[in-house]
Amino acid sequence: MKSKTHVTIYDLAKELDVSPSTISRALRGHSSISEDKIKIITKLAKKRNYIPNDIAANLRQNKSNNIGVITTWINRNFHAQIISGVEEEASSQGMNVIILQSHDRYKDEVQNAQALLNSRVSGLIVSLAMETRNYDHFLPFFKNRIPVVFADRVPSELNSHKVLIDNVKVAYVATKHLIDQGYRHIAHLSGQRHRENYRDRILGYTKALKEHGINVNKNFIYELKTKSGDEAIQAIQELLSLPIPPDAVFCTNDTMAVSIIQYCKKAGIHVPGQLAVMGFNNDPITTIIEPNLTSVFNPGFEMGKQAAKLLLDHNRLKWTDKNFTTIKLGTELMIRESTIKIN
Amino acid sequence: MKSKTHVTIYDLAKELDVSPSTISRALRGHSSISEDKIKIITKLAKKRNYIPNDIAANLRQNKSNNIGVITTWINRNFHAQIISGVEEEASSQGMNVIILQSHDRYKDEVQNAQALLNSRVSGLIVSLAMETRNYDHFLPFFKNRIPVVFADRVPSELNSHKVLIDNVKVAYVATKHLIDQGYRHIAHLSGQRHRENYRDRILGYTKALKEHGINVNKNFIYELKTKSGDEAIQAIQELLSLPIPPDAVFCTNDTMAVSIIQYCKKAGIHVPGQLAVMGFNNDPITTIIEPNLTSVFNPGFEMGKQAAKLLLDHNRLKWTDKNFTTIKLGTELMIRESTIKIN
DNA sequence: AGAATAAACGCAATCGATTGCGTAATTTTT
DNA sequence: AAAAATTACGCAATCGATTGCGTTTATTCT
Repeated sequence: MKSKTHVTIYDLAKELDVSPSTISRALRGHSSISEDKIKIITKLAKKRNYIPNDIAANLRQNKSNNIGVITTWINRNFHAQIISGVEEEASSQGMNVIILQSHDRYKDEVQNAQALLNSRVSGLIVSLAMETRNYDHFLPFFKNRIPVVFADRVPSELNSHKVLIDNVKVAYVATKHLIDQGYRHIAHLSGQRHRENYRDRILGYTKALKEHGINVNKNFIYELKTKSGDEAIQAIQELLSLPIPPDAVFCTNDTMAVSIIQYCKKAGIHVPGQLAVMGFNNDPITTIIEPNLTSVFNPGFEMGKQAAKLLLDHNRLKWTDKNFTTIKLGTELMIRESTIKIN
Repeated sequence: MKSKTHVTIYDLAKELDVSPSTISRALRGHSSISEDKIKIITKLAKKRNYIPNDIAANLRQNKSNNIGVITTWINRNFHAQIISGVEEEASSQGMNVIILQSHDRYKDEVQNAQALLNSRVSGLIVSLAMETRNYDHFLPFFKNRIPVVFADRVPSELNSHKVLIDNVKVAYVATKHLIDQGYRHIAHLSGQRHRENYRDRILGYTKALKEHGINVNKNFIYELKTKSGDEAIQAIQELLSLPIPPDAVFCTNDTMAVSIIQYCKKAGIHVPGQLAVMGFNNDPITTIIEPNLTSVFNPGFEMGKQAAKLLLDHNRLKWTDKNFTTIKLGTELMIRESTIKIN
């Protein structure tokens, strides 16, 4: 017995003595095939365990039913939320999601883009790596009319679809909250300034300070590479040993904020008594740490969903290349104990 | 100007007046092509922005360079760890990862399997949905010699590759720890028993009790559907209102354990004084909640990595269908404050 | 009834790369 | 120098589904 390969439409065609075209059309419910034949054909297809070969169909149609996602780290809560949203929207529209991680490295991001290009994804969703400063690896997508949607980590230098939050505004609101609580020496642990997100947050932060007559102390702004807890602890130690230490710190993610609170506990520094701590993203840990962490709700899941929707719309409606959309999603300041001034 | 489609090997062949075969071979560094031509061809390919079409290559070779992953929820830490591991190993071997979520629903899992079958993934990694009791949707993979590796949530009823932990043993160790600390009324919040993981953990739990002369109280075992924090709080409330309430609870994930601790704090129940709480997975939240949560380190990342490795090995080495491997990964009991008996 | 229209398919090219087999040119062997 | 062995390619089929166009048969119209 020869080990047979997969059953194809040709096999079905031969068995029913019709043409492969008819099989193909019948299985897709084409109107030019009689109800009668459709029933017979679908029945046989089931009986023979026919599995449609998407690869062949995709080749013929010059497209694929996968969309690519390049994220930084799948296992970080905020990014997992984005991916989850993308997957949900995509699969509801019959699309599969291919996920690659850049680990915040430029080199990996370029390589990922290459791989997704070769696999002919019908669209790309990207959250930029921290390192990335050059965007040429996305150009082939534009040239080949493959829509690219940037989510959260977007490039200000590139004209494309984008889904993000108003980082300037929300950083302003967050900082203002600290000021309103009476804090005057507010530090900011940010990401590297070339990444728009962090530049904007720094902007919002400085804007709030200036508006309230607080002069901006450059030594109070840290541009961190990994934004890890360890990096944050290192930073806060330096800050607290300054002649005039901060009485509040605005962290650009919750991991850093939580690490700082934990450090403070060990060091006997009272939060928020001696140091108010504000996070970002509103990870689940914000309501677990004590004191509960004030943070900014960052709608990752919705962001992923919207990005996927934008992508799929782009393809369905065959938008022109110049018709780029930017979606700004709402955020919310989640005020909790870690920033409430105690009298 | 006609809008051109992608550049193909035929275009390159025409321009250099050689055959497409030569282009194909040259670009893959085939030994039968002269160094000279290889250089010329790769140079032109770069110049013309040639993008290899993986779809065409895959069709010809009857395979794809993606592996499929069916997980329950991407945005749950443990599962995100698995996926992250899969992605890292896969992409290091030039493979892409297609991810679909079942949301713990049988129906979605079947649908996902179908989609991945059609897209001709070269392998499948699955973490079973809680609901799943029937495994026929995986049969087509076996029939078509597509390797399936189950990770963490494995089916005892099916013979296949598996990567998991020793749930019986680790549940035994965890329960024994509680007993050793002096707790005698130990409840267990588990998942549904038909899922092997949870059945095994219940087994380990009861084994430890019996071995120490503690009789097993069926009312102390909850088989929860979603294993959410809310479900856990509901359960602990019932348990604590029993005539003889538990003095310890072993939760099958950390989310439940943390919710219970938070509930206890509000209700004025001292942990571990009045109720010891043990979690599972060793999520980051274990070291954030106070008291810190005793838990079981569950090597998700490594699990994903091993699963991917197994899959790729299977394909590379062309194993027979009967040559199934089961990998059991080590775990570790992470003892923290939430279970330390106070005298 | 003859013509026009619609319904229900079949033919064959096509998508882009891969590959077994064949061949001409060049080099090595005896 | 003739034979054998390499080297360096080309030819054409192939993977499996899709689709524009053409054809046959059945139905409707006048």
